[in-house]
Amino acid sequence: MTDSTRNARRPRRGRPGKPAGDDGGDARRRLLQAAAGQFAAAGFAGTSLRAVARDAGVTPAMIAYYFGDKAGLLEAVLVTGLDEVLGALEAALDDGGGDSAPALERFVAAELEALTSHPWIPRIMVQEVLSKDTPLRQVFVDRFASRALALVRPAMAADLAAGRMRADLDPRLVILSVIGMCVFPFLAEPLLGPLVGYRIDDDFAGEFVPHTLALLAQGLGAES
Amino acid sequence: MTDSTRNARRPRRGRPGKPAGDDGGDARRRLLQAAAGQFAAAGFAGTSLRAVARDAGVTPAMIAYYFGDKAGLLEAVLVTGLDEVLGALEAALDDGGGDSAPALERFVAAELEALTSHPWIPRIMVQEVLSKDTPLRQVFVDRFASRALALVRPAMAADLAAGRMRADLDPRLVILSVIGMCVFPFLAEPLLGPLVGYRIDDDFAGEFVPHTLALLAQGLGAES
DNA sequence: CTTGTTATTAAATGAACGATTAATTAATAT
DNA sequence: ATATTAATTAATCGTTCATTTAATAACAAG
Repeated sequence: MTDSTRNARRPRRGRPGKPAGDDGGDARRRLLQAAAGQFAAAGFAGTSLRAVARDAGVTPAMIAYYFGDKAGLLEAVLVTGLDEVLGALEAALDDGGGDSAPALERFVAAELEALTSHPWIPRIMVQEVLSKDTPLRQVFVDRFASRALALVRPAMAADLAAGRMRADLDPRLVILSVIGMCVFPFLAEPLLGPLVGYRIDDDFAGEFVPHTLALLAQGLGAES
Repeated sequence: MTDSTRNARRPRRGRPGKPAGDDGGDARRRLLQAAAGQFAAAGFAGTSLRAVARDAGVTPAMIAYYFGDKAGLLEAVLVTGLDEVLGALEAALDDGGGDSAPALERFVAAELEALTSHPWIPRIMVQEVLSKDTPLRQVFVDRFASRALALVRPAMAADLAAGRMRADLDPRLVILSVIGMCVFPFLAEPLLGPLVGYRIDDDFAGEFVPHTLALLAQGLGAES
């Protein structure tokens, strides 16, 4: 068994030295991808750099080379993903100022669609940013939350001023409820997906966005 | 500094042997309490048994004595808490069958109130039961989820039959949205509590239950 | 053809962790 | 009295982990 361990199990792990030719800079991307999956599934403490490196087909030392240490790897994973989501949000809310749907609706739809492409973001957020007081929090606030809020707040105020939204609810708690509705299916999918009957694939937003908007617009009650 | 470390820092850690008199069985309870807090804050992998034991004022060996191993400790923590929540839910929905509020409203109110007393339950659930495929899942399903569903399902059906709930929404997704709305504030409190302005104390349910029921009843829209 | 830079591996190091064991004391039953 | 059981500590074992160091190979520039 000792010999087969040393043999060519995974192809791209051999003698040291720069690899030849075409795959330059690819290891870094593979590391980010592997780390996103493992951090989301097992959490920061539960993820071993050995496993991430093995998954990416390189040595743990490469993590130190590209990201410094474990915390740097997590930060790179999160920043990369959040930047992509933020870009999608900006694109969705800046669609020329034409007379389209209420702003909060457009925001919810854009958020659900963006998260569908990055379903690991809510899990990492809950496990490593929401609960614990790490340096990552400041990164998240500066890099994402403050900018996203700057997008939503005026939009929501416009809805309210235009009479498209009831005024008797506490706006702080509304934000809490809406985010919870949007994010929870991503957190619970591994258990509730098979149980309740849904899957987070490319079609997920297509069925969940209309449902969420309908629920938000009128609530559960029989029509008043 | 070596001497002060050995000295009586925490009172109840000295020579081995059964402690005298009145505090029998107390160590077990203190271990459960310390573990609940640490598992919720740092996750299973991120929690060290040494730290839990230190927090409870005993030696790590006591965890093996009472709970076998780390997984047994987590299971005991979760089962203890879930049993208490389930008891509260049963009490709230079995209130004699009198003509009270719609069943889903009573369920949401009871759940929010019960979770307020055990705010660490949603965090442990998300980190250790929802995402990962551990043996704990079966425990959760058998011990809690199936029994809670048995409470809600007939209640919800009654609401629907009595015309107290609109029929054009996908009931699978409704469950998802409602649970998310209820649970998310507990997950996000460490970050969003200071930011948005709320705290999970004894009064939390008092302000969040009416908000949630109002939102569920009519939605966000200006009255239709 | 040499020199420096970039990308990679293998191996070593030291810390932290979960678990186990043996010793020790109090309470309880015989 | 004496033996047994329950509850606790101290000490330690083997493992796993993140990180560091040194060596190595490809490539680019002079």
